[in-house]
Amino acid sequence: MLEEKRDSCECNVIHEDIVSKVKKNMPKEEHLYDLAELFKVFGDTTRIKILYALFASEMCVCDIATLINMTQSAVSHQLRVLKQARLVKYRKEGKVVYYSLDDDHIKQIFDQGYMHITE
Amino acid sequence: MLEEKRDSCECNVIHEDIVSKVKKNMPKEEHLYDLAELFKVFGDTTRIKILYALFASEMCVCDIATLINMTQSAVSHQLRVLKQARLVKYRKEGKVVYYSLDDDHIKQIFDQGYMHITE
DNA sequence: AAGATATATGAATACATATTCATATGTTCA
DNA sequence: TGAACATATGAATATGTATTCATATATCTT
Repeated sequence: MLEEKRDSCECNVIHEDIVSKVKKNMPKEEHLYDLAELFKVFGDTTRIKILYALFASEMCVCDIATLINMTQSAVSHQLRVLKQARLVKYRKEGKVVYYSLDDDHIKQIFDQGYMHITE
Repeated sequence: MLEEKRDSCECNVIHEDIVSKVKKNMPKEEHLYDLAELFKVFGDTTRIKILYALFASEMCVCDIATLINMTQSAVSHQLRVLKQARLVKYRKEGKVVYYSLDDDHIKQIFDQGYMHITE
């Protein structure tokens, strides 16, 4: 069984006790994947800007595009990503679509991240 | 001046008052960029796994590679990314390099993110 | 119904990046 | 000094993705 581990990491296990102990406390593979997917959504300047804009106020696509100086199309594509990640919701009023935040954790996540980059 | 805005967003400003008010409260462009860069680091399953492993214990490269079942090379590349983002630090003991967390915010950011994906 | 407007979306392009492979570096030990 | 081992790293490849462009959809107005 050590051999197969060697195949995957190409080195010897130095501390087998630690590895097996840490392994028990790791979250499910599926959750780790989902978490990475969530942060991937935050990992784009355009989407960060959109979310910060929505912290302040509900806005329509056109407002957002103007605010962050991007094309309507680019913003619309990114809003779709945010929507799929359940981070924003929308309501339609005639031909205008208003987007707003749909999650309470975002602000706290951003605040923590902000502390890291500014400290 | 409205014309140039039309050029960039390809639509009319619906609510100019809101846009200008929100604009005032937006963080600096530079900070938004840095924040996106930080979350980009979190937006990868391999790096998420490494960081979760380090929540539990300081580990050497080989331990980490074994634990998450990746090659030593792949792990080493990703540790460099984490190091550049000031998220991990290391100490050398002979030829073995031990990595550990170098930031207090990560755990809280992950906890918040975890709440989002599991709720 | 026709034109104007707000938004959405598919396809193409350009760019970023994760992993692999080969190899380099640095350290220990005999 | 030389072999063995832990880690780092450059280059290549493969894959993902953000923006643009053209166009579709939906709604309002006249």
